[in-house]
Amino acid sequence: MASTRGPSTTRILHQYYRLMASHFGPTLWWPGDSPFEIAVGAILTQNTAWTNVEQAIANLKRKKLLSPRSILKCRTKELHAALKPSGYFRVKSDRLRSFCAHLVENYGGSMVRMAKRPLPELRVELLTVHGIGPETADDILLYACENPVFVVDAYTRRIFSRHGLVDPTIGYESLRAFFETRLEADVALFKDYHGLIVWTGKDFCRKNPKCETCPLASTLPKEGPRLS
DNA sequence: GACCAGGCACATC
DNA sequence: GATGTGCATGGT
Repeated sequence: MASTRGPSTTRILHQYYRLMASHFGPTLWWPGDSPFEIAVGAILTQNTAWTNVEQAIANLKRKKLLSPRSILKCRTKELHAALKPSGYFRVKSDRLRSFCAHLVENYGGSMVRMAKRPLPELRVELLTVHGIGPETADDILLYACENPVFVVDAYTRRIFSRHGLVDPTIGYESLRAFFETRLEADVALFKDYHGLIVWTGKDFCRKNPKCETCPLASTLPKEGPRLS
């Protein structure tokens, strides 16, 4: 199925945003006290529930490990122990260190300095870091570096394909372009829109998969995809 | 006790 | 290029 195009889809995307926003209110997404903490959360939440990530970040804070240099300096065993609640602790320990090494080597450990790089270059650069894929890069670009990038995740694909707006097999970049070409490039809008998708996904796709009480229920096609 | 979660890298075909 | 697999914990 081809994606729908034109102003009508733009209106639909704004309608979805209004429906979710009026249900949940402002999300103030992403949780985190600093750009670096946001980047750490983005890596730790890969294929993992946020509740588990919170525990790992609390461990890092308690052990005073929530800085690029302290993560690079500390013993592997200690980092593993801190990351354990978030799962995949061996993998994530390596990925976190790769990101920290990149940050220290190229920006003196400063997220602010990194955020000053132009968006297209920074995105390509982040994707070269081991353990940073498209979604993690875009989380960092939008929430930690304040760039107008639309973050796509499993919930985005699930919700918008279920509603017949995109093909369920659509690739990451195509789905990102679907939103970015139809919405104004507004950092606050993109932040809140993604947050609302996550909240909708958690509260309804998972807990109430029949969609009856979902804020988007009124727009759900009754018999499969209907928009072409 | 099975199943799932806001991915990613790597191997194989 | 597409598909399959390993990685690990905590909540439901």
